[in-house]
Amino acid sequence: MSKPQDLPRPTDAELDILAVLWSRGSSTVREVHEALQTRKPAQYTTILKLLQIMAEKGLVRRDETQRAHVYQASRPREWTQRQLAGDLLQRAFGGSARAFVLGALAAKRATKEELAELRRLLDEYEEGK
Amino acid sequence: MSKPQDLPRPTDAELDILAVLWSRGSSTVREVHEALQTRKPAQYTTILKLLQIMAEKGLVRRDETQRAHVYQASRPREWTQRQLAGDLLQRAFGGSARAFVLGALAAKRATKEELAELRRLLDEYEEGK
DNA sequence: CTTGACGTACGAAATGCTTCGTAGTAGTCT
DNA sequence: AGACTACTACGAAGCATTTCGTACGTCAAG
Repeated sequence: MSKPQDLPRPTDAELDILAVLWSRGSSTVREVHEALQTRKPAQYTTILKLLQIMAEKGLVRRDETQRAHVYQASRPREWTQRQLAGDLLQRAFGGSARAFVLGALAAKRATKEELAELRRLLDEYEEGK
Repeated sequence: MSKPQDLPRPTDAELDILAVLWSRGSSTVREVHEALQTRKPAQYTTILKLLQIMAEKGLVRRDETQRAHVYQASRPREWTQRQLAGDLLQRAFGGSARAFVLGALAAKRATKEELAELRRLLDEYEEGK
């Protein structure tokens, strides 16, 4: 009985690719490769191989009906982000949401607008709960 | 010109060990090993090797004056937490503090008390800024 | 039909992480 | 001293990650 939610945590390189797929939507290897050239140059086949591995792991889905296969993230950005946040929250912060948010704020130096946004977020969250 | 702040991101196994050092303070290999037995059983020499590697990387400091060397985390818990939070914030959330906190809340299902605590946190943060 | 462009598949090297066994050293007890 | 025990050091295996080269297939010009 395996939950379909169970996906391996994406590695660093895989996360870079997911970021492209999230922002571009379904893409060919070439498109992903080009999108990454500025931030993280790599050979075309490197990206290809990574996408193949990610497809095996279930991190992306592949449409093979076209000659150039089309890849898309198998989970929406928010879902994966939640997994990663929850994972780090447990592993590094012992489950303390307080320390977690404090860490984020300290790392980010949030602006006044962002702080306001966060308050609104807390309100909404408390409502919906 | 290398900043002394530059430390590699601890791996999963290393983070487990750091957690022990943070909560126990300076410890021998044996103490770390025993503390981990419940959560993550491993041979004694596995922990020893990890601590040796972590010392090389600068993640821990080693006091060799005793026969049983004594290890301590080279950075306080909060410092490392901030690094990790900032790292994930950049890599997975594109720097958006909003998505980051939302991810944490969604992953955690924070209690009413925690939410109140977080509001207080935002207030304090805005003050001190 | 041959060539070139463009695509996938795959093997494999380099590196990093994790684990553990073995060897050797130093102190302790009888 | 000899046997035991508690350490550290180190090599190496097994696995994952990352990177890339090479082989091979397909399609469209020329």
